[in-house]
Amino acid sequence: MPTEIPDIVISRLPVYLRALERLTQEGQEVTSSHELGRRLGISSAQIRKDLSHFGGFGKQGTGYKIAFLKDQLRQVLKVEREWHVALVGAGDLGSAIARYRGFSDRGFHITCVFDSSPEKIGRKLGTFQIQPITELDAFVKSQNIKIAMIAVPAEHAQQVAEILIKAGVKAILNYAPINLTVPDSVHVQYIDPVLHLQRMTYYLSD
Amino acid sequence: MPTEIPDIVISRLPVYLRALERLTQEGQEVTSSHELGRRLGISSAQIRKDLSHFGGFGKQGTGYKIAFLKDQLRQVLKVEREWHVALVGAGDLGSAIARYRGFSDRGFHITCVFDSSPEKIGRKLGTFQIQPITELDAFVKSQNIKIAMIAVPAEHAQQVAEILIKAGVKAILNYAPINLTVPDSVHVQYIDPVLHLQRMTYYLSD
DNA sequence: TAGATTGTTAATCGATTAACAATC
DNA sequence: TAGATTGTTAATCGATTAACAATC
Repeated sequence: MPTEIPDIVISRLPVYLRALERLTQEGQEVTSSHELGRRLGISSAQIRKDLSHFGGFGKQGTGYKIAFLKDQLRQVLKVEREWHVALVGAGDLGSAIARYRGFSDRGFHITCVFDSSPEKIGRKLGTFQIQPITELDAFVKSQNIKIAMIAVPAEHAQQVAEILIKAGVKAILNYAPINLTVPDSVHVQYIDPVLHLQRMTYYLSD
Repeated sequence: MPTEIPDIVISRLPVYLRALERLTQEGQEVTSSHELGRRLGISSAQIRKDLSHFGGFGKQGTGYKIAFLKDQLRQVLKVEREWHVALVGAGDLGSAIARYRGFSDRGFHITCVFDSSPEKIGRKLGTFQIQPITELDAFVKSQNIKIAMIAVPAEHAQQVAEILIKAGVKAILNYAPINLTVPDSVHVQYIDPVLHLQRMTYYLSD
């Protein structure tokens, strides 16, 4: 890969992958950029262009073999492997995240949970004991964990992020409703459902 | 407002609003496009340009009065009012959503919960009884509900969306990991945390 | 072969940034 | 007044789309 791939291209690949998994479930084995585009509300040209950054995965006249394309995308995204994830925050939100099946079903395993509140330490959350946040650094380093989720109140999120980064975490999924300041070498994604709702109310008539 | 505002501009306004609320909490009363930009990792020019679509909210030399700007953004986004929201799906995910405080704290009140599974009907979820999905149409229409969240398995999400749309819902927050096909008059936003994780693993070194 | 669809180039479109006059 | 920052215009940048030769 000679040139840098635009971030916006990378961000669409998981969407393609998800659609391909769906097509497999529906029993389909081959698809085309047109079909995929129709399903996703994206132009077929864009899909072909995005995929072409990584190689020629299709065949003229017939389209893409779904199983092959899924494999390729998984390798590009590095999700053909299993990942260990640290979770910080064991309140309502953190507990819900820890219980959620969707993560490990798709290769992301929450393998430790941290909280700062003394009454939560030692309690079980799923199959794991809640650990004090003071143990985070040592544990995350020893397990070489690179991905973490933050589910603490907004006012503590930045501080937690800094602890995680010091411990070697390079990717953070932040559920706290606040923007984090991190070095360029660290990636952050945000989940704030209220923000999504606020993006739609603008369009609702009074 | 003479011309159509780009969707991407609208999508940033809630981010600005959230940052402004944070600044208020920190006791600040005035800010500038530079300060806001630094916090959000966005250029100051972009912030000024975005805001200028809706009017001149600032003062040369001094910047923006935070309280005033928040008010204006809330009105633009139509989040100065309270919204009623329908929730479909009372499984693990739906229950977590129903319990989550963050929605009503910020003006979005879940006022009804629907599920199709007979053993869940009638059970309490928070302060509400779970209703059969067959009642959805009548209830949503009678309450004039315009916003809904979908927290059902992927294979039922499209069907649920269609029921919601028939009942008059115009904005859907979809937690099911699948793309929905909807008319142009209906807005959809997606939340799939795994997708966010997959957007970051690409950048992690092996 | 005829029909379909890819991968890619060039053209278009739209968004971001730079720059600065206006002005508090 | 001098310094700061807005709102806006023009320039730049980058992403999307259209089109088509290649080819299955």
